[in-house]
Amino acid sequence: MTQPRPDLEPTPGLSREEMEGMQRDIADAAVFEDDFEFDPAVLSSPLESAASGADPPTVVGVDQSFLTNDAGEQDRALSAVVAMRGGEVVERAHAITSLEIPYVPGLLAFREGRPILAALEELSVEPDLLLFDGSGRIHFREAGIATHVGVVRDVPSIGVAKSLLCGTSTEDTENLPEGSRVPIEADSRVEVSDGTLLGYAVQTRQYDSPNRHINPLYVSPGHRVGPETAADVVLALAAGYKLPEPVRLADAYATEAKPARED
DNA sequence: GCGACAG
DNA sequence: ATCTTGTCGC
Repeated sequence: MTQPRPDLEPTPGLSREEMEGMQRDIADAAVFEDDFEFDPAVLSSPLESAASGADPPTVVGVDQSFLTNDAGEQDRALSAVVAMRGGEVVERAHAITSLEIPYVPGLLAFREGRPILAALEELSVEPDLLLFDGSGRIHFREAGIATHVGVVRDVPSIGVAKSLLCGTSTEDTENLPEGSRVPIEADSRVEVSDGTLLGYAVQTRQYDSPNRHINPLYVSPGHRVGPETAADVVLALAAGYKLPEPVRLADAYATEAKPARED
């Protein structure tokens, strides 16, 4: 049985070696297969579930925006979380923390993890599933931000990235039909056997036109969710837009919650 | 040395 | 991520 790992919280002030070492511990503690109570099928048809009596899970979308100081430099991160149940927003919260390190591919959790954990603390509802804007297992050390936060809080989580950090797709992902998925496997850049299934390129939306197309999302397990279920959930939560609804709304709230500038 | 690199 | 005009297509 897994449990929260506050000892693995992304702490500021660590050396690169220490951060990478902590990520290997995160990967060891992570569960890349289904391990949750709720019924994922309920996500696609909230109305039917209400009729059948099954209570829909609380899914929380997480996204960040950044604030600049008077000198015009990014000095704070704002994390916004939007909780949904049965297709409805039930609560929103946000938190702002200072930025300690610059953006470095592979170390995103150490830059944005603190405001995310703080925003989740502000939430009064208990999340059954967390959806992040970034990778989960699709990461050099299999410890993307979705995996990191999921393990620290021991909450099932999924990573939803708009571009691929590492790994290779099994086949071409250009102009995939809506609703389809293509496996993303580990390559030499990932610290795991080549060919390991890390996640899926998922096409939540696509144009009909022959001369224009939409790129897929790169979905991977964060914690306690397998790759197939992760893709199923993202497709079920996409409501006419590329991003699954909880993340799309968190994205909008991250901008909306920015304090007005003082002039 | 060169290339690759979530947000 | 963020800064930003126009432009293509439904």
